[in-house]
Amino acid sequence: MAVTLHDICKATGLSSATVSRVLNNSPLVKDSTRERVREVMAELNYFPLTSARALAGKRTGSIGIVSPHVGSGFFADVLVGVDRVAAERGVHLMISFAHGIGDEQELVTRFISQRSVDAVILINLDLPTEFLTEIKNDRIPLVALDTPAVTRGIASVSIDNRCGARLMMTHLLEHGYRDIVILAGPENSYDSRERLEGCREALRTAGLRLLKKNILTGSFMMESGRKLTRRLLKSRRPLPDAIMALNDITAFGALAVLREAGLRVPQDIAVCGFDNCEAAPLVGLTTVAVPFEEMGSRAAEMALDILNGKLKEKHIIVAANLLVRESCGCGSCD
Amino acid sequence: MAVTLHDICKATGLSSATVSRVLNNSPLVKDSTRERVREVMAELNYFPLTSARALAGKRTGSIGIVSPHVGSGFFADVLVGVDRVAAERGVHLMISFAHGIGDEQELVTRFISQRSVDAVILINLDLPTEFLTEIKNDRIPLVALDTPAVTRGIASVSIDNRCGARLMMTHLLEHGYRDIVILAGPENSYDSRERLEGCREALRTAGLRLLKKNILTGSFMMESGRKLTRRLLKSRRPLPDAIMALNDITAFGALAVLREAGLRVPQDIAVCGFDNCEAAPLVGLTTVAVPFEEMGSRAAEMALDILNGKLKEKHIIVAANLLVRESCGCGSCD
DNA sequence: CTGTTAGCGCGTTCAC
DNA sequence: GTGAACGCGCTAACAG
Repeated sequence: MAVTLHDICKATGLSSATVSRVLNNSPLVKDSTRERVREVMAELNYFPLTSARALAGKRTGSIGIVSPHVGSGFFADVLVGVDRVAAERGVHLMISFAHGIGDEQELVTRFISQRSVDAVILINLDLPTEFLTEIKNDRIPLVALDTPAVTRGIASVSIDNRCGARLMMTHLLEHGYRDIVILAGPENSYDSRERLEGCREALRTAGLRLLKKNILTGSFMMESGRKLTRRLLKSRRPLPDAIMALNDITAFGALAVLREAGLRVPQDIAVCGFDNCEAAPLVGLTTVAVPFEEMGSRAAEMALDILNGKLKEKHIIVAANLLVRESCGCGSCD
Repeated sequence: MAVTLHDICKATGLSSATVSRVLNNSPLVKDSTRERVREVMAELNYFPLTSARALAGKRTGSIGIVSPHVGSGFFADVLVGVDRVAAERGVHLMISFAHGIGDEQELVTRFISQRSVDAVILINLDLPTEFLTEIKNDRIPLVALDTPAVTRGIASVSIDNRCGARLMMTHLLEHGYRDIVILAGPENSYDSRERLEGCREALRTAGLRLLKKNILTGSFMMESGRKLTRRLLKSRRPLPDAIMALNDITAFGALAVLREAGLRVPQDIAVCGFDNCEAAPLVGLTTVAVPFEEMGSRAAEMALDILNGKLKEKHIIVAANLLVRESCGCGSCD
C-alpha cells in the first residue's frame, strides 16, 4: 500500500544503501544521484516509516515531556518554547501528564525503557534522587525544568526564584509597607521555599525580620488563596499593608476575597504575585515575570545537544524580573 | 544492553510467539505460563521496544494532535481531556503546533505518511476540503475538534456555537439592553461566524435586527479587543448598553480599555464573552461555558474507537451554556 | 496451548 | 560512489 524505500530503489535502479544515504544526508552520494533520488521520492510521495527508522537507526526522532499538571498557563507557555525548538530541529513531541504520585516515575520509566523518545524533559517534577540516578544510567538525556536542585546530576533549567522574590519584596518595602503577609505554597514546593528565602533576604537587607506569623502556608491553588485570605480577614489582627502571594494563582484567590469583602486594591491593601501568568495583566497584578517560553526552548536545546554529544550537562538559571502593574500601589501613585 | 523479548525466551525456555502473546494479552496462553513469563519480565525489568512493536504490529500506540496555536487556555483544557482518555487506554500523545499557514497541512501529512501515529486529532484547523478527502484515503482515523463543518466526511467534535450565542444575547436582551455592540473574530473563523449567527437568531426572535454597524470585526486576540473598544469609545456614537465579545480574550481587551477610560462595568456598560477560559472567573466575566476538556476526551475516544473498528464516524456537538457572573449586570441587580 | 518461520522497512557494516 | 547482506526487536500466520 504505502510506498517504501524499496520502491524508490526499483524506480531509480539504485540500492537501498544509497537511497538510505540520501535520506540521511550523507555526503557520500554523487550530487546528480542525490537529486534524482529526491525527485523520485517526491513523485512517488515517499515518506520513511518512523518506526522502521527508529528500530534500525536507534533514534526515535522525538523527545518526551513529563509534567504533573496542565491547565495552569505555565505549562502551555513552556510548551510553546519546547515546540519551537523541536520544530526547528525536526523532532516530534510526546507528552505525558502525571495523574498522581508514583505515576510520574512510571511515565518517565516507560518513556525511557520503551525507548519511545530520545530525550526527556521533566517539568516541575520532584522525583527522588535515587530514582534519578538510577535512570541516568540508561544514558538518555534528561533535562529537569523548574525542578528542585536536588536533581543535581542531571541538566536543569530553573528560575532565579530568590532574586525574583527579593525584587518583589524590596519593591513593597519601598512603597513603605511594613506589615506584609506572605501567602506561600506547600512546604514541599521547591519554588515556594526559594521564593520565601528571597523574601527573607530582602527583609534582612532592610534590617527587618521575616516573622512566622506573616507566613501563611497554602497549596498554590486559587481556592487556597481564597481560604488564607478569608482567614486573614477574620483574624483579629489589623489589616496588613500588603499581601505577597508566592504565585499568581494564589494572588487571584486573594483578590477575589478582598473584592468580596469590599476592600479596594491597592488603596486599602496591596497585592502582588509571582509568575506573570496569562491572566495577570487582566487584573493589573504586579508580579514577577518568569520567561517560561524561554525555559522551554532552552530545555529542548539542551536535551537535543546532549543527545548529539555537543554538550555534557548544564545548569541554566533564567532571570525573574519585577513587573510592576497597579496592584502594588504604583498605579495610584500618579 | 537492553533486555529484549529474546532474553525472556531464554530465561523461560519458551518461544518468542508465546512471550509475545502474553505481551499482547492473548487468551491463548495457559495461566501458569503467563504468570511465569510476567514474573521473569518483571525480574529482568523488561520493556518491549516501541519502535519494534510499531514496525511489526502496525500500531504505534500513540495518537497525534495538530493544533494551530497554544497558550490560550483553550488548548490546555482540551489537552487535559485527550490525555485522560489516552492514559486510560495506554496510548501516547504526540503534539505538533502549526506555526503558519501551510505548515498545518505539512504536519498532518507527516504524521500520517510517516505513520508516526495511529490517529490524528485536528484542533481548530480550517483545512481545505480537497486536502481532507485526500488524506482520508490513507484510512487513518481523523477527528476534527472545533473545526468548520466543511470538514464533513471526517468525524468531528464541535461546539453548539449558535445556541451558546443565542443564550448569551437573549440574556442581554432580558437585561433590557438594546444597543449591543458585538466584537467578532476574523471573518474566516468558523466559530465567529456561527456565534454571530446565534446572535442574529436571538435578535430576530426578539423582533430585532442585527445591524451591520453593531458588528466590529477583530481577530479574537486581546489587543484586537482593546483596539475595537478604543475605536468604539472614540466614535461619536453614544455608549452602547453592552458589549458582547465573541470570545473571552477579546472581552478582556475590552474590559481593560473600559477600565482605563474610567468606565465601570457593568454599571456604565455591560460586557460579556464566550469560552469561559481560565481567567474569566477572575474578572467576573459573564460568558458562555464551553466544555473543552470534555471535547478533548470525546475526540480521543472517537479516534481510538474508529481505530479499533468499533465506530464508523460520528459528529458530536457539545452544549455551550450560559454562565452568568457580574459583568453583564446581574451582580449589581441584587 | 505452544513453537517455527517469515518478514515489517530501514540503517549499516563491509566489499567492490 | 555504490551495492549486497545482515540485523534491529517484535508480530503473525501457520503448523502441530
